[in-house]
Amino acid sequence: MAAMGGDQRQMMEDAAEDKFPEGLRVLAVDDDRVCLKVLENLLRGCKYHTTTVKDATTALKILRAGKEKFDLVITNVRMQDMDSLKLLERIRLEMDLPVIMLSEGCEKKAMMKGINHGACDYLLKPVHTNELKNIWQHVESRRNSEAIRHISRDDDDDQRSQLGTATKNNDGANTDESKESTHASSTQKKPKVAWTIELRTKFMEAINQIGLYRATPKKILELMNVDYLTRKNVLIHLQKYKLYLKKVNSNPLGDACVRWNSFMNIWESFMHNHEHERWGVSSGGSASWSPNHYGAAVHLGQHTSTEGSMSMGSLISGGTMLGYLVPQTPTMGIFSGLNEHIVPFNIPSNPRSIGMLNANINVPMAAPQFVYSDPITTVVAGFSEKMAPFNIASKMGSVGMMLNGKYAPGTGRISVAETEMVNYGRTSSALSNHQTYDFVPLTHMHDVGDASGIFHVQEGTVDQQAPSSQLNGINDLSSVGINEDFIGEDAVMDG
DNA sequence: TAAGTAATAT
DNA sequence: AATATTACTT
Repeated sequence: MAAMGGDQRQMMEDAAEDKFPEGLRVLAVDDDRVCLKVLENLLRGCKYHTTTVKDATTALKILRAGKEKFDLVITNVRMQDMDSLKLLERIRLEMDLPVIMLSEGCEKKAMMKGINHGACDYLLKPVHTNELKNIWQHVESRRNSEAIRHISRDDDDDQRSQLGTATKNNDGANTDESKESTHASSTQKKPKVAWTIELRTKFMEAINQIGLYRATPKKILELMNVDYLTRKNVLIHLQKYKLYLKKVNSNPLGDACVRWNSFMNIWESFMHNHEHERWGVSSGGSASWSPNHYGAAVHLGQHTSTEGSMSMGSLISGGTMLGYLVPQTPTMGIFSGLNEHIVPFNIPSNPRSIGMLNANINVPMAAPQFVYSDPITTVVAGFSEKMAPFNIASKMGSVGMMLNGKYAPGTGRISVAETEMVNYGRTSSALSNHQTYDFVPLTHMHDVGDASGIFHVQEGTVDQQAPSSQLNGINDLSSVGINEDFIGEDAVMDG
């Protein structure tokens, strides 16, 4: 076949009309029985291998099952069970099939939509045989461009065989063959990796172990031990993570803030120590809770000298957590996209209560007493994080924060299920001897019994050089700890 | 060969 | 919006 004389070409053109695309495997979808039947007959008339389905859902099921292979899908636009656009979208996302849309009348808008959503052709009812005779072109042209893609791809990575990708991955050399003869099309595209919280956590833990500046994709991958991940997947994520770090590092806004860390899907609270011009982070939120307490509730430890110091994350001066179950105010800041609700608050001096934050959009919560719920929203450097600055007055013990509106009185414990109260009643414990070498240790709070964690950096262990230089100095947040101002003495905590 | 990066594509 | 790819560079 490959060697076809030039003079034959003319002949072939003539013949092609009714000869070549025989056996093209077409899946026809229409919930109108009659139309479907007509379509089927026409397709059969073209000698296509035709399968009919009367709704989009089953169509999708069949395609997903992959038991039968198809070259092309023809679907009616309007259907009961599923918008054909949905179907189109799913097919585009999951498989690699040309889709032809079908409608009656000339609904231009629908047509445009279909085309814009990636339909490769749009036919009007009634369909004529000669239109169907040409549809194989879509299949063919797609194959060609795919072949080109294959050739130009540097398949260097260890693309381990993934679900259903058999044909595609292994046969870089096979393109010619598959193009011309077998048509052994694989319907499944390699799925995108979804970075679930579990994956992110593993990723962070790996980095945590290796150290950010020694962490390379390969090592991370090994530690993560997730079979379907490739080095490239990790590389991409690492890239994103580093970009994220860049953006996260500065908070010009206030003494402290809470914000949604969209990278990790957790809340973080930040505080600033004016004396030293440094920032600390803690992370938390109900979104993630792993065995080593990554993402435990938000808390930073208390400052040693309360005078003029900043701290947040712990309760309230008198040891009494007030009931914050106060009137609902819709005025809290609601932030973009996710479930961000942020209550920025000022804390007056000697407060008995502080503020809280509600991470669940479904459970609107009251602004706490000392909150002014001026919905300050400040966009941070393009990322989806927004911050709510709040000022912490001097002479206060610490700041309390609750999530989800519940806390466990007297226990001081964080119950992940329902309570995200922070450090009830007691103060800090130490996260001892963490070199502030990496970002991660700082965000990695340990829940030590009843107390909250605190960033404790032993004197002399701060290594600000290496990391900042690597991240172009943008990583100050991570390389700088809360220093000796924050004790982390175990003595302070009681168990 | 692995890794970092920025721009761009899907 | 989140990942992937690409095209360079180190």
